[in-house]
Amino acid sequence: MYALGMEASERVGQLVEALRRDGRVEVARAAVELGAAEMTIRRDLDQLVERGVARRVRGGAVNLLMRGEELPFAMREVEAVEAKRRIAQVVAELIGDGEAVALDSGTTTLETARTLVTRRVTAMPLSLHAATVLSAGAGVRLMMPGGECRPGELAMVGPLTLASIAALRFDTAVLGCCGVSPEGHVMAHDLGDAAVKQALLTSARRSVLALDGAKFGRGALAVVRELSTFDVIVTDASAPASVLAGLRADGVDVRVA
Amino acid sequence: MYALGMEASERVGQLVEALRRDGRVEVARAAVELGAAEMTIRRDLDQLVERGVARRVRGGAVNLLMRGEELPFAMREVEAVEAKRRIAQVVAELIGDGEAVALDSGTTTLETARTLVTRRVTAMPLSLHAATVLSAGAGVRLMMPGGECRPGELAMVGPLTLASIAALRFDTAVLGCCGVSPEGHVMAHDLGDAAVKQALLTSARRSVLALDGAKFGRGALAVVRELSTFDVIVTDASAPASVLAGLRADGVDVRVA
DNA sequence: GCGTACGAACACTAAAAATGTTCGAATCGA
DNA sequence: TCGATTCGAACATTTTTAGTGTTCGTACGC
Repeated sequence: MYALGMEASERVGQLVEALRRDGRVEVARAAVELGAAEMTIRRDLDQLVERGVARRVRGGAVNLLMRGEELPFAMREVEAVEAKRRIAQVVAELIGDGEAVALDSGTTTLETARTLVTRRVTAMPLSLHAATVLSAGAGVRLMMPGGECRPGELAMVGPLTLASIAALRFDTAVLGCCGVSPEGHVMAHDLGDAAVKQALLTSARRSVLALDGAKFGRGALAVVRELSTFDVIVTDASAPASVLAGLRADGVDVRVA
Repeated sequence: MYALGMEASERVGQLVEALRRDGRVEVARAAVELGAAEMTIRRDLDQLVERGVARRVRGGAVNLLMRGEELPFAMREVEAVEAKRRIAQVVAELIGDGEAVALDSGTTTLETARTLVTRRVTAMPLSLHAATVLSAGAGVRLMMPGGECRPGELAMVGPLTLASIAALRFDTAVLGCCGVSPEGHVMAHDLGDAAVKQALLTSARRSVLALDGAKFGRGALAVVRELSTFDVIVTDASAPASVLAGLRADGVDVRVA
């Protein structure tokens, strides 16, 4: 009598949601509500602890993330996969054969890497995740920027990264971002990340921003650049129409995947 | 009636051996001799084609590698795994906690990365394979050199790589090599690779060379440096004793794993 | 044109991952 | 200290996945 339990990642997602909503979850309660054994819930919570999302307490776990703080990469990677894939598809279609592309770190751009891997391009990914994906591509000429590799996200940052980017010129830079401020600024997690994004924009002939609709109005620490200065913006149908209309009026090529 | 077929990698290895010996293999014959279905042999050959080792012809496949040419990375990766693991273990024991280590590309050094991943070190791998392994280490501070990423080996080469290395100083550089000439020169596949190895040696306080015994007397194109100038050399019991004795006389710390 | 090799599609097996269960030890609160 | 509860190791079970074998229609080379 094994119930058709929901998939593992979905269950973990529910636990994260409950953590953010209530600040804590109880093992016994969660086991009943999610239709899983208590042992399974404990193992799920172990994962969250390992990823720094929660701290274990007797009977359950409590939230560790600050309000508004971003989820670790491994958790974001399984969220809204379908939307990201559609966006990535549109972005990939913007890239011509043989182009030199710089690929920012993040989950949407990682999905773009998965699309580009079958293509013939020169690619420089800003994260090890994307690099691993692209390294399997027979037609991909792979370049890596130097620098420090941040845990989890596996994004390259630091002076070496900036120097590597400055030494090259790309046809297209595909950026992701963690949010767009209400004032229309593209935002990054921190200054190091913002510096890398700015360097990418400086070294690329054309700039493409890939972001799902949920990013609009979500603030963050560091300003990268004004949204309206991008050449192309690819998003999905959940993006606020008024913002998109404004961008189009500014001459931005806005595409809804 | 499923025979306890030999392991897949072993079967592919036999096919490669036959290819190098006879220049070609036949599907029907190989299926009988290796005790596998023809379809399985075909699938194996597909792999070899994908890796550039063979070309498919009707009824079988023919060799594509030149005499003496090195096997692709994915093939070497499964050869002499035990010896490599032992060597890697000894190399890892040479590394102190918190040290900054540069890790050359290659299969032996990749095994070293697998050993180091549980340690607390700063590591800069010269190949994406090792980078992927090390990125899983909670205690590993990971740096990447910039540069072009060669297919297969996924080794970083080029001016950006040299510049990245030159910007840093390591406590230890762990090098691999593709052969040691009869005159006692450590050799590399090509000039680009040799340049990277030389840069590593320049930027490191201590140099460690990891090589299995089969490398001795095997020539290659590009000279890296004299064998006797390394601080530590880690090899296995199949290395020629006379060479090792000579190195010890020169003051090299020779370890046999 | 004939026989052979090919490869897609499906069946089967084995190995691995995920989940559930049991039970003794550890922890908490009274 | 005692009782109740939670924990997690060890094992059982299930599901998934990767690998292999088989069949059969198609295409290819001689």
